[in-house]
Amino acid sequence: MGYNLCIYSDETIVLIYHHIALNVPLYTLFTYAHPKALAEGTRVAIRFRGKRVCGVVWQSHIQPDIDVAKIQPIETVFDDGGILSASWRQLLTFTAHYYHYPLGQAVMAALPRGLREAKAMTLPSLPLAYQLSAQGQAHEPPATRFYKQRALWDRLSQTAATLDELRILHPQARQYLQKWQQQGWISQHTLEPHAAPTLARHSLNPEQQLASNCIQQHLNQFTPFLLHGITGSGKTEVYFDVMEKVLQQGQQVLFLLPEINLTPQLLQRVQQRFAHTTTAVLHSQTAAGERTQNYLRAALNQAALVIGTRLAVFTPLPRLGLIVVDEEHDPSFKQDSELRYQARDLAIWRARQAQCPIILGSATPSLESWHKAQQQQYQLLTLQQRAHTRARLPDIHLVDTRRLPLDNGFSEPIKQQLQANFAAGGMSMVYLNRRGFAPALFCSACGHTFGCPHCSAKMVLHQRAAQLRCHHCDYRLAVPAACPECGNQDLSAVGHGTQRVEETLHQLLPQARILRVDRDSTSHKQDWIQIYQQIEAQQVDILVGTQMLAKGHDFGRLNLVVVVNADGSLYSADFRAPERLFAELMQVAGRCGRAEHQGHVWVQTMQPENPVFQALKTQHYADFANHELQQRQLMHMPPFQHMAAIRADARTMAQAQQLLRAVQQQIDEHQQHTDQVSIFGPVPMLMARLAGHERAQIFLESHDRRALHQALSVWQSWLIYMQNDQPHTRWLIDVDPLEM
DNA sequence: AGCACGCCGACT
DNA sequence: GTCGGCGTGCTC
Repeated sequence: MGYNLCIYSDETIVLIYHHIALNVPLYTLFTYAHPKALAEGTRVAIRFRGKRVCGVVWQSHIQPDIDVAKIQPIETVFDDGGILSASWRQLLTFTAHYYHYPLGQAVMAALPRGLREAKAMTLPSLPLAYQLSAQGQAHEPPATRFYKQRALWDRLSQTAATLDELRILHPQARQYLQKWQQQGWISQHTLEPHAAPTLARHSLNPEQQLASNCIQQHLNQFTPFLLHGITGSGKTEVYFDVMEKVLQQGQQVLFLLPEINLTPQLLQRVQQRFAHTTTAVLHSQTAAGERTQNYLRAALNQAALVIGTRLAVFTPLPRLGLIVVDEEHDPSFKQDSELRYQARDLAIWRARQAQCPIILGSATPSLESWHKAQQQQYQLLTLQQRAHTRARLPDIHLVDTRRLPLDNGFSEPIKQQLQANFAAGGMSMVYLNRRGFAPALFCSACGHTFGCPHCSAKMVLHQRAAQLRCHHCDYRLAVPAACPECGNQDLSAVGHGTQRVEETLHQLLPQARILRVDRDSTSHKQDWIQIYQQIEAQQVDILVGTQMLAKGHDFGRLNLVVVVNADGSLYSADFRAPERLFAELMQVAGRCGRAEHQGHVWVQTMQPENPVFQALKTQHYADFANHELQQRQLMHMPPFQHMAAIRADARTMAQAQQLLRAVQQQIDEHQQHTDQVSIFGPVPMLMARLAGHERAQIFLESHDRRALHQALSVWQSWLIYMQNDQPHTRWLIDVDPLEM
């Protein structure tokens, strides 16, 4: 089109050049031309390498720094109503810089699929609310024997309701609405996005009220709060109370939580409490189309409340007034591939940008957050009472398995506890963090064990499927009949997985109804609904399971928790292992004694004297955290030092380490190294081999974030440069890594 | 990342 | 003679 204009007009068209962010793994933006200046944040379609792709205008009126002849025109301009606002773009610019990731790829990672494609978006319309008209009010309701229709009618006669709400009452709500609308019995209007929440208000106890008041004094200013509340202390009620105020002000709330599919209960509670607030749910399981719609509704201020997992932190929120990060210590807030961001940290950044309060809530805060609270950078709020006034903390018993013989993984006192609780009609949970039957298979003659050919990990025995499986790369192998080393046919299963424990329990308590919950038994959301139904209907005596059981669930009458083998990770070289173990055990312990039943927790360990277990016994988080922080300080570890990992993977460990060494050598030769940054490595990763790749890493550590980032930039440019010499070695930068 | 170009080995 | 292996280089 620009071309034609040039021919028919004497005036030369002045082309405006734009920097466009594209989904390309390059640390650069691309220049495209357009006759008019385009607003920054506009989505466009351009031709890249002959293909039509989507890009986002990052800057207009730029001075091209390449041959102008190479610059192509922008093909299509999409009008999305300016949803990718200046503040959203600042967030992404920051994210890409901080995590040393290509801006274009960061931008695309932050967009839902529908906005990543080179096509126009249909903007969502405001949801409609329906109500009985005056004419309808005067009319006879449907006969009571059509009870579902009647329920619809009654609902419509009370207040306005959305189609979604009505569908719960009657699956064919739409049909009846149409019918009644034709009769003139129904009126409709667009729903205001911030209708006041009215449902299910709880009264807060004094402690909760104090916390809520304290936060409410800081609305409309950047104030980070660490809400430290023991399990069952009702942190959620504090969030809700503040959220309600913020929503009433006409502002938006961002509510982040880990692994949403695992906590349907919380989601349900939010939706019940804020039934009249337009809500958008965003997580990786949301269908692509719905996710795009929800994203847009948030961006257009049609949704007042956004609930989601880490990816929701990138949702554009023009009227952001509060951020809540529930279970802020949870490692799932850190994305561990591609753009390796920590959603909790980005949430803090966003709160500062939006000048609004942020609440980080947890029973076992991350040491990073706890440290900041100690340093007065975050305001600490504490909930020490359980919300159910009669509920008490469970008592914790440690069983020293160095002295007691184990029968199929269970010591005598534990067996007695389980039997007694079953006899008394209680519900028990047996927790262990290993799925499958046994974590290893072992030849009793020569000692051969079966490792995964692609990973540095043992294959896990899955008895029922008669397979050995690698839990890291999912490689599967039929259980061999004999040892490949010596031909011996006597292969024995070592250790205990959930399946084996389930079997043992069946033998121990043949009458008990046992339900196993792990990734193998519970792959879909539907499964959880069934699990809850079974528990509610009192059809379960013993739950057996992994991590999945630990998070956020409320299994009412559960009063005995058994942790079979808690030590596993204590031998790990990962300096965060104790922190994680403590959080995990506190969380599991918190599952019981939530209602009026006294809970009992029994933990089998070979190191009862370990500080993790000693702190668990008193359930005093602060003691543990302060002790652990001292250790971290002594060892110059986060949060006292900032850390980044640079990883390389190749076919051999030597190649992987070679790239890192080569870069380090260049940096030394060019005297680009500073004393402010210390370097460790290269060393193999703890999981050195994964899915056929050998992985090495080098750590950069510094007291000074800026120095660390400068060093990372230097490393990054050398890595790009040195990559040419080793095309089969890939590298990545992980800022604030969790994986070792 | 993808995708083209390009230079050497085994094939109808 | 060609088909195709993947090493190298570039993307506005």
